This record gives sequence, structure tokens and C-alpha cells, in this order.
Amino acid sequence: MVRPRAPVDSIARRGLQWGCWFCKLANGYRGSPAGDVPGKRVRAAGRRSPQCEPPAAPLYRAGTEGNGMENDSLERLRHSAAHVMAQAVQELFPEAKLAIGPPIQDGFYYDFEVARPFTPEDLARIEERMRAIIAEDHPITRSEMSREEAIRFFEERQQPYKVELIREIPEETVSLYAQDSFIDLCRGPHLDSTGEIKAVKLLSVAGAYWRGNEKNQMLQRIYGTAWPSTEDLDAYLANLAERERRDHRRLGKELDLYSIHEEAGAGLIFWHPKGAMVRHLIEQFWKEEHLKRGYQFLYTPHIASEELFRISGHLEQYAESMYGPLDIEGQRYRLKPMNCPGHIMIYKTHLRSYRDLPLRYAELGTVYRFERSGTLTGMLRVRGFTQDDAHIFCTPEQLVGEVVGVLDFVDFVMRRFGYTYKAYLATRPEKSIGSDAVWEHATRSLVEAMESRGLNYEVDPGGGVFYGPKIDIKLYDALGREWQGPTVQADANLPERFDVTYVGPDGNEHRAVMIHRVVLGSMERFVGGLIEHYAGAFPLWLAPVQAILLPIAERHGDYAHQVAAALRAAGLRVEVDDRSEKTGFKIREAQLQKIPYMLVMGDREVEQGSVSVRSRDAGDLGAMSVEGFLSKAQAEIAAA
RNA sequence: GCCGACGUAGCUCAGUGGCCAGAGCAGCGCAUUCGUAAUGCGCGGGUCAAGGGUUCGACUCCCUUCGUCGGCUCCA
Repeated sequence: MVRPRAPVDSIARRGLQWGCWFCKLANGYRGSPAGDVPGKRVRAAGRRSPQCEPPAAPLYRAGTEGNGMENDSLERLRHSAAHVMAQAVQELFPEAKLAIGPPIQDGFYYDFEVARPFTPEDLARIEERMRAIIAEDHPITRSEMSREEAIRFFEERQQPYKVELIREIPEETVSLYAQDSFIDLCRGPHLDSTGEIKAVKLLSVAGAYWRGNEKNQMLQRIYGTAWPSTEDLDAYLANLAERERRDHRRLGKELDLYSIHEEAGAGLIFWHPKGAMVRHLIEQFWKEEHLKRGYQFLYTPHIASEELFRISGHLEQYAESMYGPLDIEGQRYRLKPMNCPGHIMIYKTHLRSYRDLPLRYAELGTVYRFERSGTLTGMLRVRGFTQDDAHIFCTPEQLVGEVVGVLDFVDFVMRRFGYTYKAYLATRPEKSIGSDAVWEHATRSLVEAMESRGLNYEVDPGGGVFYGPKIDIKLYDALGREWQGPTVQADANLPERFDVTYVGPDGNEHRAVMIHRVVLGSMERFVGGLIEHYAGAFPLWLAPVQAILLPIAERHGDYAHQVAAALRAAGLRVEVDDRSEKTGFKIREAQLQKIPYMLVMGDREVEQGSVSVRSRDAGDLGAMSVEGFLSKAQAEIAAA
């Protein structure tokens, strides 16, 4: 319930997975056996190490900076909290089988196999029991066992997941951590005693497949959070509340931006006038900036014969994300899941010379991709969306320079919206097409481009698309959350499949290289993210209504409409609220609608030909002339 | 898709195995013409997601479907 919906994306999640992988490796040790085992027995069985430190625990860290995981002491705290939770569960549900329980960003979780899913009441009981365990301040001790010993140990305790984990641990010795009557397979490190956990709270329960594989048993995962002090916990909970306040689904409704309809189908966005205005403004900006950078615009069809997607390889590689065929006069058509094949069609309408390259084709292309019902989320995860897609056709020699150009563009756009970002290099995935040499060249070019810009990056192994490696940019919003951002993909495979060529200076045909890139991503997701980033308070240049005019009494209505006309003529988006309501009420409503400026006008203003300006953020700014307000607004827009 | 929770007026929510299902906000009408976050009074509005079933009787119990939310998985 309170659990934050992570806006995060692949990398972050993949990061998490790496974490899990390391945990697993380490940690086969992580689960925990039944609580009926006295710690002494273990001690007898294993050698007790002097302190609660693993001998030389390699540092593992999941994910990236800013995800809260770099703080080892927090990790330790949360890891121990997970153990305490497991102990509580074990005591309250003795038949529970323990799986894994790692620390994660902002908290921890533990997976259990239980006969009946946990209820909110169960969570309350578990939490209560945890508090008792913490209050009792049990020392946490580390011990070791041989693999065989450990396997026997957990088999006796009927902990099959632990046994499975241990079997995969290469080392001959595994470590265990114990507190009170509870002992768990775990690499550690941990706190010295349960009493060091100062603030803990369980947040939610959810189903989770054993090892994330849907072919496996579904376990019950309890998420919790733990902090060094109650102040920290409170701050975190306040942050959660803030995220909820900013949730684009809530604001989308309150600000009348978009809707989704059961009658129309899940994952399909209907843009209301105000949402459409925001999108329009972004698109306008997008178009202007593309023209400045030598892009040309295209429009391509939403459906195409299957043949096109057979050639492109989508049918083969991407079928599970595509909708089924449409029968059109006996021919099979498909909704397009990507825009690239269409752009290639246009490229191929002429013989292209090296003198023509690079060709930069851009389209706000609407694509449809199948997403499983359980994954749909507001505007962030939908089934039909418009990508700000572009394909750059160039020579292999131009590749690096073009990628640099895209990275510059990305930087410019992200600054405009106030996002900071971080780059990842996603390398060849298992399911992919093309030769090693081609992948190698493409990957090297991306690296070169990033290095020439001095852009730091991390590697995301196997994170590339089936046709080529990519640079993924992750954005960080006003709350420091990570979002999926721009991507740049180098592709030598589609050009091959479609035989995309140009005539070189030597008069021979050469294979063109293609760059796929999006800057905003999908308009749906980008706007959804922006809503949360700005908490619905769009900057002046993006605000669907920039100013609302508030005549105090009926007799000021004419003047208000006059001023409104003047402001509109100057290009501002303004409305007049001439209802017979009190000014305080109108202000309240305008404020709730997050309209940047409210222009109050009564007898004084009419007489002086002025407006009294109230800012959404700063309150009453006092009176100024209409022209004064106009130039102030225009300056603010220009400064964006 | 899977696990769990949920789906009552435009919105946010309350509600009981059986008179005509409620509140606040919004809407409409009337009055008010009021200077920086809610003027007053009145009125209208719901096939209680949809479809089946159990029952003398269901919004309330069961099943199915659709959708939403939190996760798993995947991606823009």
C-alpha cells in the first residue's frame, strides 16, 4: 500500500537483479532455517569466528549511485532487519519455508513459501514480533559450516530453498548468521545485535516468483524498510507520501490531463485538452530543436504488411511484444511495434550517395506493443504510445560523430526539463542477430562517442537490443528517482536485412549504418514522468493555462476579457474566471490547478489599467501594468 | 500472464443478507458583487464494474469476465 511505485526501469531493476545474483552467490547464504535451532548447536557444528565480520567479504553493490545501496551500514542494518523479520515469520508461521531476503534500495524484503498468503493483519503481527526481537537486543553471531553439513542442516529443517542455494555455492564453506533462536544462511555482513535496528516498518506483501522465474513456485514477499533512527524513518515515510502526492495518476485526474477507459481497453491513453496542450508544447519544442539539428520529419503508417516485419526480423525476434495479425483482403498486417522499418522504406526509395549522408529522419511515431495486464501503470506503462523516434543513416566513419551529436542533443533537452542523468552502455544480449565483428564495431563506436564527450558510463552487460548495442540514459527527477530516459542504438543489422546502402566516393555500394535514438522516450511515459517531476506545477512555458484572470466583481468582467484578449494576442494561454464567486475561492481553485499566475483585477486595476499579480509559488507580487506582466512572463518563458 | 487487495453518484469515500443506498466536494438553480487558498440556501444525480449462481430476498455470499492498485516478469 505505502510501497512506492518505482518509476525505475530496466537498468535499475537489472541492477537489483545483479544484486540478487551476488546475494545468491554469496548468499546462497541468505535464507534462513527454522527457528527451533539453538544457536549453540550451530556453534558446535561450525567454527565461531571472532567477530561479526565475514573474513573478507567482497563488497557487492546492487545498482547505481543514489539508490541508497552504497551505504554499507544501511545495507547491514536492512539485511539484519530482514533476518529479524524472517525470525518473526518463522515464529508465527512455523511451517514457512524461507527463500531469500536481501537489503534493497530504501529497505529490504524476504520471500517465504507459506500455505496462505499474508494478510495486512499478519503484517501487523509480524511487525509487532519484530519489535520485541529488537527490544530483546539479541547478539548476532556468525559461524561457518561445510557445504555438506549445511545442506544436511537445512534439509533437517525442511528448508528446500536454502538447500538449493547452498548446492550452487562453489565454496566448500558457507557462513551462517544467528540471533536468538534463529539461524540463517547468509554471507553477511550484519549488525552486532538486533537492538541496533532503531526504526523498522513493514510496507507491503506481494507475490514473487522464486528467483524471478514464472515457471517457479510463487512465494510471498514482504517488503519492509529500516532506518538508523525514527527521524530517518519518518523522513522516508514523508517522502513516500510526497511521491503519492505527485503520482501522475492522481494529478492526471486532478488537473484533468488524461484518462484511461475500461470500455476502450487497458493501457491506452486519452489525452484531455490540458494534457494534450502539454504534449503539444513538448512536441513543438521537439520539432524546433530537431530542425535546428538537421533532422527531417517523416510520417509512416501504423500498420504494415507482415512481410515488412519478417524482413526486419521483428516477427522472429520481437513477436511476443507484437499484436496478432489483421486480415486485410487475405493479407496479414501488423500494428507496428517500432518505426525503424518504415523509415528504412523511405531511405530506400532513392539510390543514396555518401554525399547525402548522414540522413537524419525523425518521427513522432505511434507504436503498439503488447504488455501483460499486470504491468500496465497509468501513462508510464501502456500498450500504445508515441515515440520521439529518429533514425540516422550514415557511413561507418560518421557513426561516432553522429552519436556525439545525439548525446549533445540529449544533454540540451534534459537540461531544459531539469533532469540530471547517467549513461549506461548496454552490450550484446543472448537473443540477438548479427556477426561479432559488427557488434564489436558498433559497441566500440558508442564507447568512443561517450568518451569524446567525457561522459561517464557504466556497463549493462547483455542489456542491448537484439539488433545492436545501445547507450541508455537514466534520468533523475526532482525526488532523485531514476527513470528510463533517452537511448541511442547503433545498428548494422537492419541495414543488412533491408540491404540499406549508399554509393561511396569509389562508386561502389556500401552498407549504411543506422542509429536508432529516442530522446524523450514515449510521449506518454515522458509526460507521466514530467507530471511527477514537477508535481503537476508545470513551468510557465509548459503550463496548459499560464495565467487566469480573476475579476473581483461583475463590473470588472469586461476589463478582464479585454486584458485576456491582449495577453492572448501576445501569445499567452490565459483564461478568465468571471463566475460570481469570491476572489478567495477563485484563487484557491487556481492554486489547486497549479496555474502559474493569477491576475486579480478590481476597481483599482481597471482605473490604472493594471493587474495585480499573484504567483502560484510566491504569492502576491503586487500590481503591475499589463505590459509589465507580459514582459515578465515572456522573460520567464525565454529563460526556460 | 501469475500472487494479493480492490471496483458504491463526475471526484474522494462511508454503508447494511430484506423499508425508497449515504456524505463531502463537483454540477445545476436562486440569492450574494464580495480584494489574494472554500458565501449561503435549494435541487438534481447511482443498472452499488459486467455477467452468471446461491437465497424467499444480494450492493452485501460464491463463480467468471473486465478494469484498477502493490509486486513478480518485461520494456518506451
